[in-house]
Amino acid sequence: MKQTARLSDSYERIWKTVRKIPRGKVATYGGVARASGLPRQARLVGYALHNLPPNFDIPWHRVINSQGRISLPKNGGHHERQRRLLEKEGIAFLKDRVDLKRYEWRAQSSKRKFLPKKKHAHVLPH
DNA sequence: CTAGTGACCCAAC
DNA sequence: GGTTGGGCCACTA
Repeated sequence: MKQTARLSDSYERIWKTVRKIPRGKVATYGGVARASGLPRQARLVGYALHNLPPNFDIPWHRVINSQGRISLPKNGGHHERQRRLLEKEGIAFLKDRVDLKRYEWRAQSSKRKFLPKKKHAHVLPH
């Protein structure tokens, strides 16, 4: 059964990383991207989670944005569901936001592969 | 091929 | 605190 079976290698890397996020912790989209060897591709992480296969066993709710907020729109019910799942794991919300300093999970420094592009930014002082 | 969109991010106002 | 604009990449029409 191959049905649209060309889920990219990137998706699998991302899902694999998300499964490592421990209970009671959260990770940002960008953080998951980095931990997956895909720096600067936070958007892809959101895409990968949005397109999860049905009945997929993965702690998707532990991924939030860099502001410490839930990225799902509030008008679908998913937003509240994610929040409830997190609170059930002991994560506290303060005004729709969690304290990343306290709850953010960091992957054990996987040597960052490569940094694509980035154009030129000579912000360096001299 | 181009243009628009998206569970994103960051620096600058 | 808030908004704007650029950058990213995969996907769709």
